[in-house]
Amino acid sequence: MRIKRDHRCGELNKSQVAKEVRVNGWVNTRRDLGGIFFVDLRDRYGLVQVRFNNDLPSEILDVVKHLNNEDVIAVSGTVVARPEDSINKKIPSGEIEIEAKDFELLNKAIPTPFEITKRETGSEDLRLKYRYLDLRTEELKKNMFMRHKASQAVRRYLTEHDFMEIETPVLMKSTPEGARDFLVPSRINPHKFYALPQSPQTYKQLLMVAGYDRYFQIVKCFRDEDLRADRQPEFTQIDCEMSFVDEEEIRGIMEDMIATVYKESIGVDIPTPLPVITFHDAMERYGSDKPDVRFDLEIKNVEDFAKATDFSVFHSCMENGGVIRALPVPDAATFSRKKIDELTELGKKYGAKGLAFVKVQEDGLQGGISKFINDEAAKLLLDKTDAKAGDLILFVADEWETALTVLGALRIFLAKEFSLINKNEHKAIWVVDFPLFEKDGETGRLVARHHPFTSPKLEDIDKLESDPESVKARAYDMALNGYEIGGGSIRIYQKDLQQRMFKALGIGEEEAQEKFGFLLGAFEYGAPPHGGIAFGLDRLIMVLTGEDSIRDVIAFPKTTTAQSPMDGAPSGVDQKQLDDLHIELKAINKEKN
RNA sequence: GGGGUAUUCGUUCAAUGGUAGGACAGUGGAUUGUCGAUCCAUAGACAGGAGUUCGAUCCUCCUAUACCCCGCCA
Repeated sequence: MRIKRDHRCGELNKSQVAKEVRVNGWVNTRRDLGGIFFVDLRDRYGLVQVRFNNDLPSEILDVVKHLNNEDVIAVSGTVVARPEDSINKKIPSGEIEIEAKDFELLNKAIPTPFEITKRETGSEDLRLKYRYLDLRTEELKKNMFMRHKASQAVRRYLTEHDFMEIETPVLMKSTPEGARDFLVPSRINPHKFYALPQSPQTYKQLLMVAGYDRYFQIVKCFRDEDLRADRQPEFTQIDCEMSFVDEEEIRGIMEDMIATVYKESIGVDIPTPLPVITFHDAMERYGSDKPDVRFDLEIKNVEDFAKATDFSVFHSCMENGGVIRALPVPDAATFSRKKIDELTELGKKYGAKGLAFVKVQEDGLQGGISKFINDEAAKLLLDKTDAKAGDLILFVADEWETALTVLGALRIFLAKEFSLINKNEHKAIWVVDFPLFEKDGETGRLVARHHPFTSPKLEDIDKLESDPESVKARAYDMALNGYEIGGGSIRIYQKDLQQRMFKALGIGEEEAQEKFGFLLGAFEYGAPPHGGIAFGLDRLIMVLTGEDSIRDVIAFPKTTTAQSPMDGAPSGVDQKQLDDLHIELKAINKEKN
């Protein structure tokens, strides 16, 4: 290239008027007025208008006249102030333009499959196939830059607080607890596999044993599970671990880190300390273990009312150990039957058997289950829910977690429906006192709600064998705008307690030794009390930038079918590669019906 | 594993049981202050398969792909 840039397009302004500059970039748009030709030239830093006059040599004009969007060009010329009435206030360089003196076409571009300058064109599928073009857009450039700034803020904050960044292996031992592992066959060790880490959990604990008392890593993790708008098979965590700490200290440091990230990337203040809510209260009030606390719309316990009604569904539910909860919805008594059916359908997706409702009118309760409600019950209901005329009250009768989850989902849905969420508001909250265990839906076995290294609350340790389901964990999650963006715990650091934990999970001594012997062994050599946390960086950036999809903050994401339309991953491999790995492929059993 | 939605020029949106239309992008031309320039001209599409029908882009079924959700995500 003959004309090498000495300035960046987006950084030119009035102070450079009369200066000779050379710029390189992409043709964003062009406007041919016959005797005068404009190009909006784009680079990473922004746009600048270049003016080509028709007194330029014809060999230059001939090429300029046929420029296309996304051609890569080099221009040398003079920065000139624009005429007063031609100032473009939409771009930072709008007060000036470059009067071209010399020009070089660096590379032609064929017509793009969608228009870079128009976000509304092109399906996401298509944009993913041409991700390198999508990344040229203002929106993705902004997101990538936010991500960079947030990562830098994290590194700087943690470094200032004496955390050491240490890399842990990506090829590790498979320990199939919870999420499915991605497996990597070993060529040198036939029939053996590595797993990609779901998290560097065991390594960071071993680093604590090694005495590196404050560790962090911004690290890729992998989980072979189904995808979602906020879930990718490979994702980045801000992984931290500390020794000689308790929950309060970890939460204090980490909430300040998140506040710092917010301040440095989008300039928003997150007041700390963050509110803390127990898992039980979060469920009871918001129907979620990651509550969005930017709006009220709280769930109420209405069992006294339910007992006073003649509604048999309520009575039989409670007799079978179920609960009755209500969600009063202000000003929703005007909802049509169709609308309420829609809410019922939503509830059913979350496991509700049905959705009961009443409408509060000036002259009493109407519609839905109102005919089962006597005056006494009605009073109990209105007292409990603070409902007033014009409100709608929704009821779910079910098992505790189901009833609340359903109402929590309805709460979110209705908040969006009534535009109760201010997109510019950001609210974070700690959720604590999680149960240590939960029942696996399929097998009925106890599994760790967080992970098997989480310490039980000290006062609950005695119940580990006798009443495990009542044991609470020394765990904490951070919820931000209704997303779980981080979670951690104080870990078990004593061998015997860890062994009791494995036993409670139904992991036999031999199996525990085989899978986690290295960790148990390490605990015998002076393991300090320790705990930590991991934040989902992608999700954090998604919430920070206000995007609805995690794909919009990842440079090269996968589709929900875990594929990359751009490079075609995953793909088949040569027989030779399989032979090296001692792998034989089984036929795919495509069952029908 | 299950449910939902979608699939029409390169892109985006429309219409239609009988000849598929506009906008942007493309191509050619006009145009000296535009800035998502404008004007004129031009080329360009019914995801695949089966069925119903005299005739299907439209109706039915299947397949594929994408997205959203449930399950799953220690």
